[in-house]
Amino acid sequence: MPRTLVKDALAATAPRDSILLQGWVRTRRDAKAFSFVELNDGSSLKGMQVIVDATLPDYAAVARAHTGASVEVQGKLVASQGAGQQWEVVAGKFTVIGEADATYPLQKKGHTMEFLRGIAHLRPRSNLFGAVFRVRSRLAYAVHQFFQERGFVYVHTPIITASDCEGAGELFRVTTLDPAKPPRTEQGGVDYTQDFFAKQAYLTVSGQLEGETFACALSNIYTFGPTFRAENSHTSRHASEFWMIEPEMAFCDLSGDMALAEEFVKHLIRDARTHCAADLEFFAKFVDKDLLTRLDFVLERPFQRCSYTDAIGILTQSGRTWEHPVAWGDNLQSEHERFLAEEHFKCPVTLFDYPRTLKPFYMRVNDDGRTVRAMDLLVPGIGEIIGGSQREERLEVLRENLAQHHLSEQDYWWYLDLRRYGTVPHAGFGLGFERMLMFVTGVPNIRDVIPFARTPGSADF
RNA sequence: UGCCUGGUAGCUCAGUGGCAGAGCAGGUGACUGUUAAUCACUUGGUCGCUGGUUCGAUCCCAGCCCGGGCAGCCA
Repeated sequence: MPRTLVKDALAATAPRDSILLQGWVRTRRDAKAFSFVELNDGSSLKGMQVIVDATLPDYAAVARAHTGASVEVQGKLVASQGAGQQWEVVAGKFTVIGEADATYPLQKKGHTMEFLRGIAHLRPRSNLFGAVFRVRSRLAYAVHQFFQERGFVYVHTPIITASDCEGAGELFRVTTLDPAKPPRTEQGGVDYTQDFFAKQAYLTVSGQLEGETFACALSNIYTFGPTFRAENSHTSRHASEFWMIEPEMAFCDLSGDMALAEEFVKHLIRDARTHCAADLEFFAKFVDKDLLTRLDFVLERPFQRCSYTDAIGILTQSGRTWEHPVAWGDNLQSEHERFLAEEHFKCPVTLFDYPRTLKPFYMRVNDDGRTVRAMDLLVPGIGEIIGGSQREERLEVLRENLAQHHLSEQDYWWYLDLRRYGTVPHAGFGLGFERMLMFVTGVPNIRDVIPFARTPGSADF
């Protein structure tokens, strides 16, 4: 008999004389003449109630079916006599596949997120994490769906990169040299010409530059893959390894970029609302009471757009006293971004046209000469979820920018070639997949929306 | 990296310079349908580690280890 997933059994429209379910025991309630076993196989938040009658030859096995045990049930799917569920399974055969004794750490109630992080190998069996990772899977699918439906080409940009100059953040080194006694140059430094790639190599912090080369050939592309930052960040929204989505569009300016970002974020929210309804309701009940109203509010309203310069004006005229002073030319601090998204606009807001000095060399310089076509999408509760820009497509301006950032043209010869041969205006952005998941689920810590979090000092499992 | 905070039973936590506590989980029994079932009884402890003060330290002090939060950096 083929296995039926709990999700499908729960969606049945008629009773069935025989059904096979396999999964893990969530809880058991014993009465005198029978036991209720709640079986969950991860296919849905809700489990299937199984009734095992004490007269069954297999009934002795029920005593070994503690929370966490894996079991197999053959029986009948019938309308439930009880109130809490439409269907239940009356067992004809009940087998314990693998026992779980009293040391099984997951219980029916009262675990902290910190404790569950310590058992990352078991936490997907909990209601909350089962829901998080079903949503994660669904949204990954929705990412591809969104771009594929719009004719974007999925590009696999490299994970190992030899250019230490991608601009963003600290890099993890990739080497096969013996750290105890690396080969030395005559000057005494490490001789990386003898390393695996014959030069210094790192894990990527962004696929953008490589993505641009493909956009300047296939027009609209996107990447979706792991990204690595060696920053010593201890916050609820930073991880050393995370997944990023980076679309890049040829013949596109910043306003087209901002429009795509908004459409994309809304698509992901709408998809989760439609396809993960039960899981989102669970988050709304146990994680964030306002989750569904906030998601719906975001879907219904256009995102606000505000230039950096106007944002500075709003902040200085807010009457607030800021811990960090507000001044044109300085980075906006967390408290400023939070004020804009959570109190002033009270909805996602895209800030654009940042001071040139704050941003990387590849962003397109505006006619005023002092701002660049950059944009950040801020959402309430999380802050920056997207960062993007229109790229500098003019060769001479780009070379000037490289010089200003003290970067060598030799290192970027292929990037400059894009501007030498058939250059086009183009733009793109990066969306932090885990930050999007935090927003959609209401889960407040990035470590709880990634299966096995890597953060400074922690790479277990 | 800076500041703040925590570590007591398998889990969630209370507690005190003088015999270590509760709820849940586990065990035993009761219950004709439960829904985090309920009721009775019950097992379970290196109070993070090391050192110090003290007649006596889980409690006070110092160092260390581990976790968490905020800030910076960013997605």
